[in-house]
Amino acid sequence: MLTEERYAAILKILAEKKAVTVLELTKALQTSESTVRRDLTALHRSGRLYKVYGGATTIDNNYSNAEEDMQTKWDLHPEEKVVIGRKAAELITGEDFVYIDAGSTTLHLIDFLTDNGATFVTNGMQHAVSLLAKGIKVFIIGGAVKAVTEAVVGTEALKSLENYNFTKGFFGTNGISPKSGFSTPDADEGAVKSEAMARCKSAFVLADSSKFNKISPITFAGISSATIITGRLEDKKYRDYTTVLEGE
Amino acid sequence: MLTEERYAAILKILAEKKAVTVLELTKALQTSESTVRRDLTALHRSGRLYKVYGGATTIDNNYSNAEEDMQTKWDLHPEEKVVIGRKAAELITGEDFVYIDAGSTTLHLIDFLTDNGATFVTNGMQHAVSLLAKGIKVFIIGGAVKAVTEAVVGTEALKSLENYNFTKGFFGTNGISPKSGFSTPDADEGAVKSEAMARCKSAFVLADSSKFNKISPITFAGISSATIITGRLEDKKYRDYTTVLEGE
DNA sequence: TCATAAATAATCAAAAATAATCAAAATTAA
DNA sequence: TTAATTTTGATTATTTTTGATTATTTATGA
Repeated sequence: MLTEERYAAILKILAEKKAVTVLELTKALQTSESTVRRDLTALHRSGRLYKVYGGATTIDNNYSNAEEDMQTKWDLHPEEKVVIGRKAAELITGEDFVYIDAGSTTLHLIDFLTDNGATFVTNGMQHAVSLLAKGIKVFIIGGAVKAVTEAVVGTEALKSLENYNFTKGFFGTNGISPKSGFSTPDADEGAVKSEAMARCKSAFVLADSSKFNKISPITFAGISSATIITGRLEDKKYRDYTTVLEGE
Repeated sequence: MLTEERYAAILKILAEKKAVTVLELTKALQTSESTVRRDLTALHRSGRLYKVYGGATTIDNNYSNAEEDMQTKWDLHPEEKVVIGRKAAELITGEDFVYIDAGSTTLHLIDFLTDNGATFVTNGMQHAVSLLAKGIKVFIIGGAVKAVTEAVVGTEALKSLENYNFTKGFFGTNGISPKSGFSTPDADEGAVKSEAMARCKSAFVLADSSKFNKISPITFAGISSATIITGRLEDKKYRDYTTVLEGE
C-alpha cells in the first residue's frame, strides 16, 4: 500500500467518524503504531487533520481550509452564521479600515461584503483570497503561516500589525465567559488576536450561541473589550458585561 | 511494445486507479521493474504523473486547488517549466533560507520540493499555500495583495522584506536582455523583486526560452545579478553576461 | 501533590524500494 | 551485412520506510 493511499484511507475513516484513535487505525490499516503515528504527524503538518493525544480529529473544531470541512461547519449553525455575517457586514462603511481575523466565522462575514471603498487587513490567507475575489482592497500581515488554519502568526505577525491602526476589527472566538473573557485554544493565534484587537478603535467578536459559557486555554481579550455579535442571545447576563448586537 | 505505448498504458491505468504500485505495473505491462521505474521517472520528469515511494499517483490527486488565473499561464510552456522547476529544486539544501518570488514559473519549482528542513519566505499567496500543503515551513511577507497575481506588493512588502536575509532566491521574469537585464511589466512587483533579490546571497531567475531577448517596462535587476535557469539555452551570448544553468 | 498508567517521541536494525551499473538483446544506421 | 546506438533486465549498492524497543512526556486518580 502506497503512503498516499494510506493517507487517503486515514482521512476517509476520519471523515466518517470525526475522531479516531491510533489503535483503531492500526487495525483498519493493518500496520504498526509507529507508522500510524508517523502518518498522523505528516497529515497534521500539512493541515489535513488535527492530531490530538490518543489519535486525531477532523479540522472542523477551530478553523478550516478544506472545502468539505467548511461545508460541515456551515451545517452546524447555518442560519445563525448567516445572520451574524450579515449583521457584521452592515457595520462596515466606505471610510473604514478594517481588520478581519482568520477563522471560519469571519469567512462568512466576507460573503456579505461588497466593495464600498473600505480597506481590509487580515491574517487569514483564505480571507485575503476571498476579499480579492470580490475586488476589495486587501492587505495581508507578514509572518509564519500556520499549517492547519492557514493563519499568519508569530513575532513577525505581531510586528507587522504595528503598522496599522484600524477603525473596526472582526474576530472569531472559541469561548466566551464573563470571567475569562474571549478565549482560544492556540497561543500563537491568541497573541495575534490580542495585538490586533488592541489596535482597533472598535472591536467586534462574532460568536454563535454555542460559544457562550465556554472557556478555551488562552484568553486573548477581556469580555468588555469588544462588542459581541450573535444570532439570538440566550444568556442575558452578558448584557451586563459588554454590548451585544443580535442579528435579525 | 513501444516506449510511448507503455507510457500511455501507465497513464491510462493511473487515470482509473489514481495510484499504482511498481509491482502492479510490472504485471500489467509484462515487463521488468527496471523498465517500469525508468518509465515512471520519465513521466514524472515531464510532469505527467507524480512519482512516490512504491509507485506513482496522478498529479491532481495530491493537493492543489489551483486558481483559474494561474491555470491559464500554466499551459504556456509546461514541459520546459517542469524541467526548470526540477533544476531549481535541486539547488536547495536543508540549510537554506529561501525566497520564492510569486509567479507561475516558481510555482512549478514547488512541485519538486520535499521537506528537507529548509525554510521558505514568499510573496505569493498560492506559493505559501502549496508549500504548507507539503508540510514545509513557510513565511509570507506582509503588504497589499495584488488582484490578478495574488502577489504581496507595496511599501509594506518592501519593509517586511527588511527582516530577512536569504541564502538563495528564485525569481520569475517577463523579459531578459543583455542591456535591460531582467524586466517585468508591473512597477510594484518589480520593486519587490528588486528588494528581495538584493537580500539574497545567491539569486536565480527561472526563465523559459520565450523570455530571452524581450524587454518589459520595469527592469528589476541587471543581467549579471542572478544566475539564469532555463530549459535549453538557444542564444549562447548570454553566457558572456552571467551564469546559465540548463535543465536536462 | 505525587505516583502510576497511557501515549508519544526517539532510536535503530531489518525490510522494502530505489538508483546505479553493466552486459545482453533489440533497434537503427552505415 | 556489420557497426553503432539504444533499450532492456539482472545485479549491486544505496536510500527510504517500517516496526520493535526504549526513553520521555502527558494524563489521570489517589
